[in-house]
Amino acid sequence: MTVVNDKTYRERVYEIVRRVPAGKVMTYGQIALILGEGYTARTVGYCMHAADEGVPWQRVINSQGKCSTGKMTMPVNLQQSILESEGVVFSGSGKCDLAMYQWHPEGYEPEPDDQTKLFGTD
DNA sequence: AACTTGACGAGGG
DNA sequence: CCCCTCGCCAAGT
Repeated sequence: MTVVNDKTYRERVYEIVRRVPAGKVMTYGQIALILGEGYTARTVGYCMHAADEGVPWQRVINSQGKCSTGKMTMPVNLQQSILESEGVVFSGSGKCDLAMYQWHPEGYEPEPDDQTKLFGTD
């Protein structure tokens, strides 16, 4: 099964991230599972650090419900601040309740049999 | 072409 | 809760 990639590896990640509404978040691993094949949480994170404008990178956090941007290009507290301004509430240890804020995109399922069912034919 | 570097995640201590 | 180890895979050197 050969999947023809019009978009780059990274853009597939961005397509999903762009759909995350304000006040909601997704995790790196969640996105990796959705894309399946060749994608891991690690590579999703790698794609995010180079996200273009228009990609709400701040809405992607780790599976513990915390921001992981520290020491790279963006301070953790800044990412958290942005999310808080979007309505996400963090507890004292900088953690948010994923059960409450994690967004589950509709139409996307882990390892789909037929990729044409994802968004219909674009 | 080989080696290193991560915005990760699960598991164990 | 904090720390470490290992597996994962694209990108940059």
